[in-house]
Amino acid sequence: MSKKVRVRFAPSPTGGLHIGGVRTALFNYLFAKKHGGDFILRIEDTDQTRYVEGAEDYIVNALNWCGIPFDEGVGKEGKFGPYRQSERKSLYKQYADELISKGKAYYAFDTSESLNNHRKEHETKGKTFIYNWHNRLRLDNSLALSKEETTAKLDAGDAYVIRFKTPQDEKLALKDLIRGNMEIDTNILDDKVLFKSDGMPTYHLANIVDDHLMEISHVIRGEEWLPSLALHQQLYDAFEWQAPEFAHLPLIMKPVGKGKLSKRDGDKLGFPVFPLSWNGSLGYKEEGYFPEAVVNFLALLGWNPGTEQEIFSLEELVQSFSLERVNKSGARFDIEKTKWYNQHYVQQTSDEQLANLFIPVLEEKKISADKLAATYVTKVVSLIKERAVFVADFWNLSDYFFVAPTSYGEKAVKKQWKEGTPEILNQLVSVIENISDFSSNNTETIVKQWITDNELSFGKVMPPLRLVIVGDMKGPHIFDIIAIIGKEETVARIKKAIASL
RNA sequence: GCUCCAUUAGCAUAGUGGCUAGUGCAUCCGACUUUCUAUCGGAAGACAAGGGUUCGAUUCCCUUAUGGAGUACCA
Repeated sequence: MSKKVRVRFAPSPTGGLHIGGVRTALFNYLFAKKHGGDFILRIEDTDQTRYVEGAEDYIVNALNWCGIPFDEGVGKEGKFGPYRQSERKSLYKQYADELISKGKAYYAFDTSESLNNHRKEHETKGKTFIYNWHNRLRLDNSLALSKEETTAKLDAGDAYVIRFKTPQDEKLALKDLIRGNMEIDTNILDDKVLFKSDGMPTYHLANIVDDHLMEISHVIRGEEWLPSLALHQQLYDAFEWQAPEFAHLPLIMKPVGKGKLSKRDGDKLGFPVFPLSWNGSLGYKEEGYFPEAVVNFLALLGWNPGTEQEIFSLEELVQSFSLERVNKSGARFDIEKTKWYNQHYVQQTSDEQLANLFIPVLEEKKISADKLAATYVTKVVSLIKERAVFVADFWNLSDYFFVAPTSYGEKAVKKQWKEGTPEILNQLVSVIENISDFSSNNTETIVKQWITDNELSFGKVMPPLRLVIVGDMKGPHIFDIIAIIGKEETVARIKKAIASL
């Protein structure tokens, strides 16, 4: 109870962090902050063959972009460092030795080839090869060998691993904060390798040792670790350490089909799986998502507040979060919902801020300087943002505010451009030229008055007007548009259309 | 195969031993804007199956089915 909450996110630097990992980090972060605790980043790079250059920086950058920075970890050394397992290498051997001297672990000299053969053999018989109590005495290890034989092998420099000696006929009571209590029979467990022949610990050993040394209070990780919980619990018991609390998060599933979300799904289905771009796959950032939206949708993937609230700021998430409300079953990823979240955040962002994000896009399009003024862009944004999901949508929704249409929608022309249209628009031009107060409301009143006075139908005037101003049948209220582009430009566009259509 | 976990509409989920099972996304229909991919309003749509326990079960128990994870000197 009195123990300080310390949680860790412990990814392996084998590639870009995908959103499943980001969500695990997020839940750890939320839990830590909710309880005034620390959020630690530890790099689990015990498998040197899978190390990928740049992955570690990527993880740090991704966390920062999401706004969930760690308190302690690589580059932010606290008193529990180093935070990279490869730099802690010298630490682990003594713990493996301790287990051996306690009789909780043993040396094994079996080669991977012989083990693979055993597995294959069992498979052809429809069985599973398990290295444990029922066959360990028939295999090549210090339990089957005499003390002398074992030391001889060790002294000769034979390659060995250290395996955990899983006890026989015991029932393990396991506790998970999300799933409740479980019971496991040790007879079905195998003697997992704790220490590899390359001198590195496996995940299991390093994980337990580090969590203990770093005084981790709660282990919050993905469900793929649930089957390992039995081993981990036994390891804590074997060391006579107090185990942290465990919580296993449900997996994030593919949007369609079976199985958990993988890095490949993004490319295949056309949505980002990475927070930032990685190896040619665009990330949420590059696709134009706001980090707030990403955090928000990720939080609701496998967790819910128990109310109908769906929009949460990070602070609100910290307030509302609890492990008890995390779901037990997998959460299917829904890209439409993530877009919905982003659309929401676009609407919440002020017109000024959005204009600032939009101006660089316009500059790239070589828009003339007078239309790049913040006040002008802000006005445009206020009209069109309603239907935008991303800032990147702004250009398509608003190009006609910046450049006159160079072509007109084919279908729209066919439907709206009738024989009498040029004549009507010519008259409209003279009406417009006489308006002095070119505000949206005033222009609208005058034009509508003119239509009724001349017994013209709205359908013969309004749609063609929209067509010549916008270039297609789209956009916000037409009088709002012409008020912004101005009288001169409005007249010019009408004339241009009459001449060219 | 074995072990563990799960199962409310197309998807994500809320909720309850007993009143019309709530919400969001998607869908369909209407309204508005004499444009729309927007907005507003409305509609349709679910407790996996079978067996118990119970006066009564979507809710508790068992079985089956389906889905998921793990089963490496990977994490």
